[in-house]
Amino acid sequence: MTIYDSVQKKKRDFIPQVQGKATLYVCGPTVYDDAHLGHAKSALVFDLLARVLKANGYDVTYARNITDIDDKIIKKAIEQKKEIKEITDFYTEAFHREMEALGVLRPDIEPRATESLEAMFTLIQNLIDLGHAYKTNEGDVYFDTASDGEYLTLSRRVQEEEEKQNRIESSSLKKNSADFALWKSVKNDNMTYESPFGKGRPGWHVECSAMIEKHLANANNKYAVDIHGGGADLLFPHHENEAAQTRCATNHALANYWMHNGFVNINDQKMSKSLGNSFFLKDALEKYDGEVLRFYLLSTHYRANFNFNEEDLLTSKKRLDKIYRLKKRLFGLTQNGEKTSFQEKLLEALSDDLNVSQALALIDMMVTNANEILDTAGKHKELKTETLANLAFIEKILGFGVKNPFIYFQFGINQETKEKLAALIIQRDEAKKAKNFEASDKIREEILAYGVSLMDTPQGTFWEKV
RNA sequence: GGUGCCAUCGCCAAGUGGUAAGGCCGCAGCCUGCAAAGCUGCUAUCCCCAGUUCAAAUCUGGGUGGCACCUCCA
Repeated sequence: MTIYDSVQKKKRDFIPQVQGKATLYVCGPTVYDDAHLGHAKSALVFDLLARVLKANGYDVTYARNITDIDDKIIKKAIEQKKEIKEITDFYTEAFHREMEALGVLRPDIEPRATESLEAMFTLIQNLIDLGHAYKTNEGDVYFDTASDGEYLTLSRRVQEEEEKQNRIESSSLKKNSADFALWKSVKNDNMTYESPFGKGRPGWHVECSAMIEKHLANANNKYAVDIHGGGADLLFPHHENEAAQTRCATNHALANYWMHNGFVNINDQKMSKSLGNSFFLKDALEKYDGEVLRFYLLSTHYRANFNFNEEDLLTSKKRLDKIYRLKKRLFGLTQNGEKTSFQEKLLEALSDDLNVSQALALIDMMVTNANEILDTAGKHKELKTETLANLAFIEKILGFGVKNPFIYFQFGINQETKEKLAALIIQRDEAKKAKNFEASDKIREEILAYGVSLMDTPQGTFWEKV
């Protein structure tokens, strides 16, 4: 398969360091607030990547961290007069719940900063011993960017420009304005951790490097992991700094392939906390089926910026609906895991740097073709088993169509309404039988007011939430 | 100011040298009591200019217009 490497800026064939195995590390959320659509996009992209790697036969080890040490968490804990753990547990659970609703599979490893402190100490100590980090007389430990000859090669920035930008706010205690904290000394504050460098907190960048060493890296390999991923904004400074730490503290580079997903905008506007237009996942999930969000957020190539808007989302829903309607037509039949050329082509498309658009085009054509044949008279035994196997493959690799198709079309309809609909449908059937079409159409109008449309089929009348 | 990305039908969106995928919307039809669903058919020469080439949406140069990062951020 091929992967676009955002550092080399080209598509590269994916060749893992250890044949048949793939290691993947993705920067996960800082659990101090609800996850927004951007978190969802990133999680979905790398969930898909892990699935595609597996489908290509790789034994995948996927790690996504949870940052549970952070100034914003502490700030919130103080504001709400709560324990840090209470805050981080709450948002971690919410994150897991929301990811599940999106059909995002749990990574193999989910390291937390609080559980990785020893690994951070080791890494920081190595950097100090090797002359790549220094302690200030205030007790902070900084990474010495000047000691790393390859600093800024990842994001290809120009040192002087960075300095120009940083000069104003640079601390006099830092040797170089670009130097970043590995350990922040904290005094008069009980929310600190003991370390060989004194009481304080780790810097943000150090946790990823440390976790990767602890959970994924093999000392003999050239790279700590095969693939490192995250949002486009993380390339600089976060990933630049991670890469610098790892290359200076260990004898290997951090990652062979770097992948960065594009940003999610809301109605052409950047989503940001300061603009107050963050679209929280929990709110979106109340309005839309998680799988519709999954389909929509994955429908555009992962590297492109994504402009979230309701109109496009509903277009995506219609596309997903078609998969589910085909599932309805074949409901109750079991699949036998048959391999088809459709599946080969689908995997091929996704293996080309996650070309989801191509994959969706293939799916649409497969669905149309299956419907067309099912529309014509015949027993279609072969087509049915083949189609069922294809749908199962789509479920597995893309996570589309995983629900019971009848339940899928009931999203947002409560039990009371369901009973009411059932009663109205019986009334309408009676009117239809009596050829009282005026009455039956009136009932249909009434049902439509619930946002529900009816479908008369030889098997009876079915309803769907529009 | 520095670094980088992008510009394809009304809308969303693939395609990165060989003559424009797919979806939504729209129109016409089949099916239907009528619908819905499903199916069939129809709809673009790729922001502008110049160049390279037998051949360019795809490469090069120059415009124009969007956008991102450079500060915590997926």
